[in-house]
Amino acid sequence: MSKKQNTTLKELANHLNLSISTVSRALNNHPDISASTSDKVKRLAKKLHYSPNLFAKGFRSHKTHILGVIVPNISHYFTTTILKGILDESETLGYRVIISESKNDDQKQSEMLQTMIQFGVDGILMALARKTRSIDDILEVASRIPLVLFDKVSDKIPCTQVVINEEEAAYYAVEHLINTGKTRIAIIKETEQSFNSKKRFQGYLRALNEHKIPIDEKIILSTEDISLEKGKMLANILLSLKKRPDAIFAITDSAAIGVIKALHKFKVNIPEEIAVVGFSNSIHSTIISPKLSTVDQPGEKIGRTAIKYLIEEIENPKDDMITKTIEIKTNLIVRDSSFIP
Amino acid sequence: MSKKQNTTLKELANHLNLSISTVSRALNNHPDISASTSDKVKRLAKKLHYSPNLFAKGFRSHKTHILGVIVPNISHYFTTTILKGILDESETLGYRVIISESKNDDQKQSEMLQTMIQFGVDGILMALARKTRSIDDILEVASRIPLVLFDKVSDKIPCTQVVINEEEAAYYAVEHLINTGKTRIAIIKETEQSFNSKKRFQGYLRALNEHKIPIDEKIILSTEDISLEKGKMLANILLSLKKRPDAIFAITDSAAIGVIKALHKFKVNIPEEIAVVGFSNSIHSTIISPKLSTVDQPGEKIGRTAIKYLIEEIENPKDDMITKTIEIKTNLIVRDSSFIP
DNA sequence: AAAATTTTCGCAAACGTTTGCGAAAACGTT
DNA sequence: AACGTTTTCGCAAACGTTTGCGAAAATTTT
Repeated sequence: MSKKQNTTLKELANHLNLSISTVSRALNNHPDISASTSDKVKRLAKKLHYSPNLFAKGFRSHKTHILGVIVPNISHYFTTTILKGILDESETLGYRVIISESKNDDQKQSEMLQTMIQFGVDGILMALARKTRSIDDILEVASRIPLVLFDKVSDKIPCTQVVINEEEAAYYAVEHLINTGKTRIAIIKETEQSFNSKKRFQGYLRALNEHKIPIDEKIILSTEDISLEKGKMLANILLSLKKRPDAIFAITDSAAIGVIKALHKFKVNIPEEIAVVGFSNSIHSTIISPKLSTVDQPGEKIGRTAIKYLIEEIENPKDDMITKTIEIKTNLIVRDSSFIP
Repeated sequence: MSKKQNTTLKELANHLNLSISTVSRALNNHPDISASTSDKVKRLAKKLHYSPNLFAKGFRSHKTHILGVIVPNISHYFTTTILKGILDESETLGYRVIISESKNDDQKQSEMLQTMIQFGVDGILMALARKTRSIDDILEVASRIPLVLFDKVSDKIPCTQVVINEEEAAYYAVEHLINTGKTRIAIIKETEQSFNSKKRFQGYLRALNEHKIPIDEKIILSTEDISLEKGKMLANILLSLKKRPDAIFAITDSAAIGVIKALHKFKVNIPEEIAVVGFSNSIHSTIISPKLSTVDQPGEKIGRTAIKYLIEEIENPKDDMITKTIEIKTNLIVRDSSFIP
């Protein structure tokens, strides 16, 4: 029961009394080969279950048809929806994907880039680790093979970047709250100036400005390492204010859920007294009650378009590295936590 | 800004006036090479950032150091924890991982196995698609390269299989309910006789038997395609019974959450009137209130051990394919949905 | 029917690495 | 100093594929 050997071009050639090169060309539809021999070859190939040794192929052509993907945390639901898109699209386009998890570790991320290069991937798709210091390594990689960033991006890296329209999404979320009659809208964001947090905050500010609602620093709260627990904490702070907000926009679903849990504890009516809106449309958002209003990020689409741009770059290499930003549209999903009939 | 070429053995050899073979042996610590030249080579290699072309290596040695992983759905939290373990462990052991999603599609699964073989993976790790008809394809693969199954397994396939102690876990879950004084314990399971569902049901039966609790078919409910919605539906059925159960054991967290939602709607006190226990310790289990008691499956550990067994088989190939089942211990996590102080 | 052209195919090199075998260099033994 | 050992290294083949170039075969043209 030892492993069977795969059929090779040589075997096919021997069976048909042809040369290896002829067989190869026949299978690749080279015009030099007559239809009759081409047919014969293909028939035998099928019969013998010939499948080309992709390693030999990649070895020779310097193309492996393998892509590298690096994400900070594979367990985030949003990440998995992106991965779904990536896997599906790359498969139909004839590529395979190697996935790694940086765990938001700058150092690890660099190592992974290195070993991916070693493995000869044709291109790399990446969401940056939270604190990425060594842009140098990444630039080095980008100078060798095509690189596309998604979700967690940086304008310091000249390459194509696929993101959602963060600012606009936040704008619509806040505007929605305003439309339901809320006028004192708090925000919970990250202190650390991540791309995402910054953009969403901008959207928040613009919505308030455009609707002539004064901005109150007291209800603009920040935390590093945003999470459910932090959401709870900050909600408690908001509840202890003399002038409580009548709505809370949390930059993250988990924080929003923390907020809801805190409000529950203090018997605050949602959404009548305080409405809540999150961001991400995580799976939790329909588990919690009231169901959470949130911004849906079409993960699969993000993954798909990111892969498309990457493969486009691989197959039509351009010499100039240029920053190109593609924005994917989001959808505000209004549920019970902010809906007043 | 065109791509830089990688350093090769040949370049090193030229720089040092040595032959390629000597350089190769020096880097691989071959005893034939003197310490002095070995040193020189290694120093230059480091200086020139030499890294072996893994494709050439794999091409020659028929070892790619790439493993294939197939899962039904990459978005399930439990799956991602397994993947975490797989990625981490394989990385430290010097392997890379290609992941594919079968979407519980029998057909797709076969195709994926095929292309993975084509890509020359050294071994395959797989959780079976829900309905897997064509065992033949899988056996074919198993005859070519090492195969290890995890989570969704089948005793029809002779290979090593890594699972949790399903039966025992269910037993302890039900016993826990009995210990809190419950005597009329319903179960929600799958009609389709999946390995997991079957085992968990066996544990349920054994717990009741060993505690001399009569078994009542009326509160043994099944559904195919178990889900949150189905959990709700079946809970409604249980509530309409003349003699309601005083506890519900759902074979799946999502179903358990459905149950809780249904109980909420009918203002049933949890756990006083009806206790609920789930299975999986999904992320939802602490979001729902009351927090769900459930069986924690150590996903990372499952992934780690599965990878270890696979690599062991790759590096020490045995000719006989034999079914070996490794059971990973689970933990019952008691939370508010079943805890009566 | 010979020449010119086109079609069809084979030879051989190349991709980067490992490895069996043989040869040169260094060493030790008489 | 001549020989036998051991140490150290290079030659060349091999892995499976693609491809430029040249040659043979088939076809068309004169």
